[in-house]
Amino acid sequence: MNETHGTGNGHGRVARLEALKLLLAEREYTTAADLADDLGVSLRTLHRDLALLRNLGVPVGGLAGRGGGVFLERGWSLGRVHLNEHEAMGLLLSLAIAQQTRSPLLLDDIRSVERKVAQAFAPSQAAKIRSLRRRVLIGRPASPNVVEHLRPTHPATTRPLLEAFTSQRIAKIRYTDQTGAWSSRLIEPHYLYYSTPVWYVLAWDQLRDDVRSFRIDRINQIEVTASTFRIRPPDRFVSTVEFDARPI
Amino acid sequence: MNETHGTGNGHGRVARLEALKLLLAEREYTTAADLADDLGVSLRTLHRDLALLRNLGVPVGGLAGRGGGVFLERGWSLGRVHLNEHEAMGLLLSLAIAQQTRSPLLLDDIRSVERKVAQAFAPSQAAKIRSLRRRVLIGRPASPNVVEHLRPTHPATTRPLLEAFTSQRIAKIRYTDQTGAWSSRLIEPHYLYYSTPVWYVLAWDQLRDDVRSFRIDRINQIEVTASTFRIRPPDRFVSTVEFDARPI
DNA sequence: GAGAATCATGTCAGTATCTGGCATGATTGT
DNA sequence: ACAATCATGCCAGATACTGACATGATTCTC
Repeated sequence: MNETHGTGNGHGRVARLEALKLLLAEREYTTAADLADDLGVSLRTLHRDLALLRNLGVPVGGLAGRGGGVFLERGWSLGRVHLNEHEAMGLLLSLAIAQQTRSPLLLDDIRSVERKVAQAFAPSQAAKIRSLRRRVLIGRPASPNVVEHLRPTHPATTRPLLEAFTSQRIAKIRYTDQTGAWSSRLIEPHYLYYSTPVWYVLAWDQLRDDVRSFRIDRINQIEVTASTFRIRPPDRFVSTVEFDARPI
Repeated sequence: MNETHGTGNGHGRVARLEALKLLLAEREYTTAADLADDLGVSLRTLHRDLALLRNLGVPVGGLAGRGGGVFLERGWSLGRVHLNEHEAMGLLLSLAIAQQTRSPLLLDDIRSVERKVAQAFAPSQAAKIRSLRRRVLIGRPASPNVVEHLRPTHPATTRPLLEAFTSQRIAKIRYTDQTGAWSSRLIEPHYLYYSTPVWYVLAWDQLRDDVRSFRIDRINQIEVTASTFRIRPPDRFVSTVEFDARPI
């Protein structure tokens, strides 16, 4: 029903409430209508959510009347900040991308930030994050030519793809190549390669029994199978992209 | 923080999850069966709740086998990462840049990461960070033409400029325009504008008594004065850059 | 190694709960 | 007086939550 609206993770009411807390904390001041819009729910539902938060003890204040709004009573702060796997990856990825722009101002000591952030993860998560990091490569920005012919991607394909990637599952895809011809593939998604703003998946094509790379915006259909795959040696994959690509 | 009512507060999954968090926090160690019993739900539901918490980023650990159990991982929060002002800004900036690439995959929930990270700063610093954030705008990547004529910048100029920007000090600069002619200016650096990989400063030019924008790599010399300035209304500044620029 | 304890995940049908739309009241600034 | 806003009630339909049962995986004990 609602669009994907980057506002917060996943689905379900719980996640939405979490997002709502963050929105309230972030903005000094908003109106209920704004919040409802940001969260992609009706005004009625938003008010219900506010009521629920109050019920849980979050001091949400409201002022009626013109110029009114909703806000957090001051002196309230969120406790610890927790990131899930995807968020953690997104964070590290952002840092890597920013670093790649080699901006002079503000970003020159991103390396140290990166290290600090990476160390902030709990040992148990760290292992998983580390292994995923190695499998995400970033390269140079894509050429204008490539960017121009970029197609929009849909969560309906990206989400399963990510799922297959992170949990090392074999995926069955339908892919359209440059010429417009399409084919069915059975792939092991080993690496993700990012060339702003284009994502590729470097995979082992089981039918062709060889390494193949796919632009994810050209993947039409995807189905994640139940069977998993083992990581193969990286060389073959990495050598298919520009040599200066580096893991995040 | 919360808990206006006891842990066992009535209805709804949200309340139960809150209770579950508390239970996990207060017990060093428990089994899923125990928790399910305490919360009055089936074991299956309890596991679903745990999965949900993990999805939200709460580091719930589990150990299978005899003597195993579930528990909260310690020491995971980003709140323990200590960043200085510049690093903090760099971090937020990185997220903003990444978000601006509008890439799908991994980055689609960058928004929520941004909010969480912004929240991770201590309340005392939060205010300052927030106000700085509003004064950094990011736009589209610069055209190849602009990038080509980019000059290297030196810490000798960027550092004082940042200093003037963050502490709202008036700066005296020598600036070289497109034609190669240079001039002296007395500026109030109100906004920074980033068009990858080029930085601009949007300032009030005191000698011309008007808004002017300066490409940072064209600033030859800079001297930070002792006098500070008051923030002026944003409209004039923001309207000098592309309309879709947004604060980080 | 066999067996038991425990975490983790899949499936399914019934139902509790959530959602959007609409209506109403209350409060406040212009 | 009017418009903006918060706050709540009600209702029908859609959603997702729940428990029961089954299975797999891991780890400890004997």
